Amino acid sequence: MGRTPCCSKEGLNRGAWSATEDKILSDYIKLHGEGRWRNLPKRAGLKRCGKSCRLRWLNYLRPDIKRGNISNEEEELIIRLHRLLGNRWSLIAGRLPGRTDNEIKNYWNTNLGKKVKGQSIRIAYGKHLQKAPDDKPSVEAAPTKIGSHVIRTKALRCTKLFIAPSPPQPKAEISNQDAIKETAKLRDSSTLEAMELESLQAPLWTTREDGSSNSLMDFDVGDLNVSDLLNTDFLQLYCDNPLHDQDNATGGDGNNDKLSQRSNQPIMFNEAMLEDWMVGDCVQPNIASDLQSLTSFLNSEEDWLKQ
DNA sequence: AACAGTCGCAACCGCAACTTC
DNA sequence: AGAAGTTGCGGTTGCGACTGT
Repeated sequence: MGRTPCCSKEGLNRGAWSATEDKILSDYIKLHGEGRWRNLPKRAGLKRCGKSCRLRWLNYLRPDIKRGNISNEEEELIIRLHRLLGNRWSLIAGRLPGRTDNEIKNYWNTNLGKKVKGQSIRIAYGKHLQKAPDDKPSVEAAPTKIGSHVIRTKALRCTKLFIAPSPPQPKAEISNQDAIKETAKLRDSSTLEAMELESLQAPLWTTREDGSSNSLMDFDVGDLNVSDLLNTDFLQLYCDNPLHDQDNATGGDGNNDKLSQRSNQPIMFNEAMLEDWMVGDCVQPNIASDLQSLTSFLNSEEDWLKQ
């Protein structure tokens, strides 16, 4: 027995939404809140599929949607996020307050895609060419991949975080207490209060007798308020970073499968990444709504990737 | 003015992840 | 554990607006 479709298509409206339908939908959601999309149309008295209602609300009716043209700053951010994340529009949109994934996707497909593609070709062909070759499919295959660090992942839930397999450098060494304080900054205050402090008393760095380092800290991050800093997708980003996973260095698709297979695997950070996040300016509350912070964060990430 | 081609955006579709039972 | 139901995502399509001839 297959699953039932999300809605019966018989007798339902399709296509553009009328002002009346918009009003009914937003009134209903204001009253009852989002969610339960499947039953929403019936309850609200709309002849629409639940999916269609959800889409209309998320992409158009939500009160926090930002209208108007995409600014240069936003555009630059989209390009850089796309370089890091690929076509993960919802994640990219998550860093651009008020913008929807659909809007960014459309904007990319109609504007930025061509622009970035053109730039990539010029870079790939270097100074020897006075102009980029015609924009033909045969051209785009290999050259446009040069310099790309796109990590293809699926959003997964992050439940464990392991920090740093590499030994601490004397210069960069952080005391346990400092590390604890810094780690605490990664959590919002409310979560911090609820945190079991004992778990933070454990040594941050553990060193074997032969001098090699062991995993340093293993704590549940289920309650980590990642949206205030970096969300788990960024953790996954590193999890799938080609520099840390030679499998991925060969490129190509199939990373989704790999990620699925290791969805319960701990995510490995190295010291530099942790330090960047701890010490850098990017570690501050509400980063998601602060384009400048995000830009500076991306700068540091790109530098790190180039190393 | 009429037509064809192009562009941009909203909406749809299929799939997979996630949740519930 | 697994089937059924729900939600969210990304690719694609349809259509109106715009532009050039």
